[in-house]
Amino acid sequence: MTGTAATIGGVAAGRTPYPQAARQLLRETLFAAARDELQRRAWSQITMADVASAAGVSRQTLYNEFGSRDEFAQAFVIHEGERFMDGVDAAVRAHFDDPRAAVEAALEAFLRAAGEDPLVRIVISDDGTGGMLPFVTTQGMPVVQWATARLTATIEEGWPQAPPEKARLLAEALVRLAISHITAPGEAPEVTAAATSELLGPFIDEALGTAPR
Amino acid sequence: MTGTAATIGGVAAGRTPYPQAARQLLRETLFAAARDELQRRAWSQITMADVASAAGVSRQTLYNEFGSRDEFAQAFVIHEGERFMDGVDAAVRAHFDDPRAAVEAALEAFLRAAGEDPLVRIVISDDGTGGMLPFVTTQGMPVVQWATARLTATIEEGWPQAPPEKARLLAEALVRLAISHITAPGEAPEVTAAATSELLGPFIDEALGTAPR
DNA sequence: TTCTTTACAAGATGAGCTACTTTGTCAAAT
DNA sequence: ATTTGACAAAGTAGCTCATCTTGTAAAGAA
Repeated sequence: MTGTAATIGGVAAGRTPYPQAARQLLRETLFAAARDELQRRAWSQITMADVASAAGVSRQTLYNEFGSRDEFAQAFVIHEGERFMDGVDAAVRAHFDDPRAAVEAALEAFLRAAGEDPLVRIVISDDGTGGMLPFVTTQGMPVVQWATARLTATIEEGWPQAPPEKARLLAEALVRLAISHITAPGEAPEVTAAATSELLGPFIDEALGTAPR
Repeated sequence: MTGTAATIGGVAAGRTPYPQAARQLLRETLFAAARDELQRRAWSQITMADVASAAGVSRQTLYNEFGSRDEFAQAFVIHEGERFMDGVDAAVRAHFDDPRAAVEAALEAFLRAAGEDPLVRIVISDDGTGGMLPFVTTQGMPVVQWATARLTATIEEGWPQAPPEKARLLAEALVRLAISHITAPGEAPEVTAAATSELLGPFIDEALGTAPR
């Protein structure tokens, strides 16, 4: 995201320039197409041509936007992550007055939503080569870094007095624990969320301050 | 582990009865054989017959001890974990007077040892079906639970006044974070360990008490 | 422009087949 | 308790050929 541009090529601020908007629309369409296809077959069974045609776009356009199959898969995983991060964001914002409750609500929302999502289940249970699981585990750093950055931003927005480094620390730990609990679930979401909130509570109090903004 | 038995079938306490000892020896030998084989081929290329013969044992004996190939792999992963948990234990014990330092040293020891271990590297980089990676990630609960139990025991030994539930909470989080940082490494071990220690520090102070035993 | 179409080489994958191997379980022998 | 030999069922390996897919490039259309 390039933030809110002032003026680009004479375009008024606030309105998204056409090229960006078109590109965004293209990506969204391609992701939606891939999502549809994944309801039926596994990722290894879906070709780039399938995705392109399901999106009503030529295969070449797909390759122009994403350099390779893996790159698309990586971007797709992160895009799906957006869906969940929206829920996480909302949960945090609903508790800007109580950081411990914010963490608990956010984690529970994520674990519940992701745990029930059919697409996530497919990705998690798909262990074979060619699946998308590696992008969440062994090659999961892009996802971790992206999710950490987004969560850090939300935390800093709600608790601007918090030291940035501590916000990042908390965010990354939450992201890694969330991924861990999705790939290898132990207790029910609410139990895990409550326990994690209790664990991180003392740090949260110290870093975000017991007093709200 | 059955702890220290009092008297079993007339055998004096303290001495391990032969059957247990033999069984233990058998398992160790089989694990060592598997470890040797894994230096050369991937797990999917190694047959149960390979393991058995490398251990100088019949294939049937292997099947008598471990019901199936997957069961053996699972047990093997945990057995390898023992090696690292020994180091973790030692690191914790060296800092019974300073719980924060204990956590930092333990995590750093683990990340360093596991990160440099050739066997771990193989397991992590092996994404194909038939590998051992699932036993650490998607089917990793047995490992998580075992490691959590062991670490919990060590913590309770060093800080007996700590509430058992809090010790368990801390242990499981450390285990999950450790696995996460092994499968998807971010910073160097010492950085990760220091950051995690800072994150969990406040909880540690509260749960294990600032005052040593 | 930007997207589509068409074409292409290199590599991967699938079908179809056979032969062999491996897994997991027996009962008998040591 | 361990080994041996045997077994069915399932899986894999090798093989061939045809087809498909990936990734890239250039030419054409909106």
